[in-house]
Amino acid sequence: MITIKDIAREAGVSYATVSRALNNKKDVSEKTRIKIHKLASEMGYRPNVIARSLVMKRSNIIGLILPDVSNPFFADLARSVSNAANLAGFSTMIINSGWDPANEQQQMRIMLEQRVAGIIIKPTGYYATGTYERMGVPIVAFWHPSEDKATYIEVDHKKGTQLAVQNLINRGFKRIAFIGGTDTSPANQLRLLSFQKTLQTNSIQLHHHLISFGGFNAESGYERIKKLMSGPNPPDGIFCGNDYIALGALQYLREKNYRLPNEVGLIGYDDVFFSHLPMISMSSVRQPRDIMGQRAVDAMLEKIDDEMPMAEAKKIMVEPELVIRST
Amino acid sequence: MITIKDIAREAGVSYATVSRALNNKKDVSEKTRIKIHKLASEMGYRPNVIARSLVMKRSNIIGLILPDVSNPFFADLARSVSNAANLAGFSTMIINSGWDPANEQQQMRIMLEQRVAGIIIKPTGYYATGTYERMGVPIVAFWHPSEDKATYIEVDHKKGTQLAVQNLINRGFKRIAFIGGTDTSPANQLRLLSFQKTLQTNSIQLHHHLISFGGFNAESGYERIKKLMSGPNPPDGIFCGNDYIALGALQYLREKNYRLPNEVGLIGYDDVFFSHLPMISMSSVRQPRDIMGQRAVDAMLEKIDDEMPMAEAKKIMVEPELVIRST
DNA sequence: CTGAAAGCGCTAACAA
DNA sequence: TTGTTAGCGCTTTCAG
Repeated sequence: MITIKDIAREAGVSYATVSRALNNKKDVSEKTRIKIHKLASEMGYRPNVIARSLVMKRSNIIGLILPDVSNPFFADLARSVSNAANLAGFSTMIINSGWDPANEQQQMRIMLEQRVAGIIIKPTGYYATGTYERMGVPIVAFWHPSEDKATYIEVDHKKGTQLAVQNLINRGFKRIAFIGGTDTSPANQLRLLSFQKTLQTNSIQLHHHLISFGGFNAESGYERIKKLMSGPNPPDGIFCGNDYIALGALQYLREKNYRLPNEVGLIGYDDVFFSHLPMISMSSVRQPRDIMGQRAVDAMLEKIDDEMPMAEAKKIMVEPELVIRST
Repeated sequence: MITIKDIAREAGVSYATVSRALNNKKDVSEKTRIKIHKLASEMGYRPNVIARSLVMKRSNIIGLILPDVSNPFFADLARSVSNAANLAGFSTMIINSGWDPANEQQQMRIMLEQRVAGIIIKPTGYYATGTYERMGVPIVAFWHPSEDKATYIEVDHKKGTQLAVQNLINRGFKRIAFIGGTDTSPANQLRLLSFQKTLQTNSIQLHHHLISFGGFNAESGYERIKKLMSGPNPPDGIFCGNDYIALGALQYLREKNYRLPNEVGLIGYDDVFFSHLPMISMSSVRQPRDIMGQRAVDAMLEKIDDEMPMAEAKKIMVEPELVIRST
């Protein structure tokens, strides 16, 4: 591997000059700058970013911690963060927490050892106030897990829910169900609130038996919709906590030959990959992963350049979008 | 940030001793070893892997270059590689090439600058012989793009195709179609060969009009199956180049109310995420991403430990598996 | 078993 | 504008 010293020797200058020339500092003559650059590329020089990082006390790697990159939602997020970071001259180190808070902490420690420039994280658990600050690196998180000082990227779930429920109401549905996710999920609670409010605003009666919580998966959606549809006073409009739940519901409705989207209205949440497959073609509230990733990187870059990156906690709101498809 | 020098001062030993103790070298007394470890954790010491990497002339990061991590197939691969690497004490740097060979080269250069311990790559283009060797780091690739000296993880597509086609034959189908992917894809060519051979072995007639190439996507599958089914002498068994093609075919067959799996037999390839969704439930030849990722990391670790990592090119064969589902 | 010291490749004062 | 020099935090000879 060839180093700046090799170039210096070849060019007959000191290696500090080479460093300056290569980094396009102002205090080098245009002549030597050109010469060094030419020489460097001729000799096939590749800077050693490790050495640079050691001096700078920071690498140009942004750490990204996600519960599971193979999950379609996070896969999209990973791509978007990774591409945005690359564009800004940063690399990304992606680690799966496996939905395990303990493992997540461990992974953060590993990233700290790598002296990452910052950490972008989708937290799996709640953190005690001050956890992020103690890390000593800029942190940007998706969703709001605590009162801790960090910058958060949030999706306006109130708005998203309102869009979906209003759409169901506009289409003429009267008995609208809320097939939610886990009851401990803050996002889920937010959506329920907005659900209730939207019904109220439209003077639509709220039926308590049509509200349920459960797993964020297809099986749970299937079972819950089955129970509702075969019970008394079944719903005609259905709002689900995510697309997996909606998928399970859709499966049941198709098995029983309900006619969608007219007889029954169904809307999922997230708009993940499979929702727009031709065979599924499901309406959903889209969480725009591309924008979320971009915003997270932007916020991170700002913090990195900042003198006091830990000082301020910002909340960045991203707007969801209702996507109506044939089902 | 606290360093080994801080610990050394606190412990009243030289910092070389601290380094030895922390790395559990044999030439430290058990007593000081314990003491240093205790002190280190008390003081909240986190090693600076950058400094270590600079001395070692290599980081503990394994680079992973994939066309697109948001593609379900590669998302699975990314997770499996990343987890396997973590278990071995390595971190992963994942970069998308975006299916662009030029960008891919650029990304490799960036990884070289990071002095990654090795690069695991799904190549997008063909490389001139020697490209990999010239990189100067261990390389493990998925699929075989050239005659270059590198270790390759390959899936036995001959076997996979044979499993699928034999299954269609055993189920009694006689006019079997090959709805392949791009005709330039080596894997696709391999599958066609095996397709022909399996028919021959079973004395099943090969119909040339039932063989086609095209895009690896649902639209292409839909169009091609439509043409075949509405033309003369339509197929009854269908083998597709990947699951997207099969999904398009499935959509057409369902629209036209063909009864699967008895009237028409359909088998896809890859067994990606959506194939086992309840609403799709499609048979497919599974490329085991978990095993592939694990094998890639194993091979990489072996090379990293090796003295002459570039010396030998190994081919590691992974067995695909036929997964039969309700469609 | 431990300490002293060199050096990994680079950046950034400080001098010249 | 350029050269000299001091580190960044760590591993690893080489002495002791």
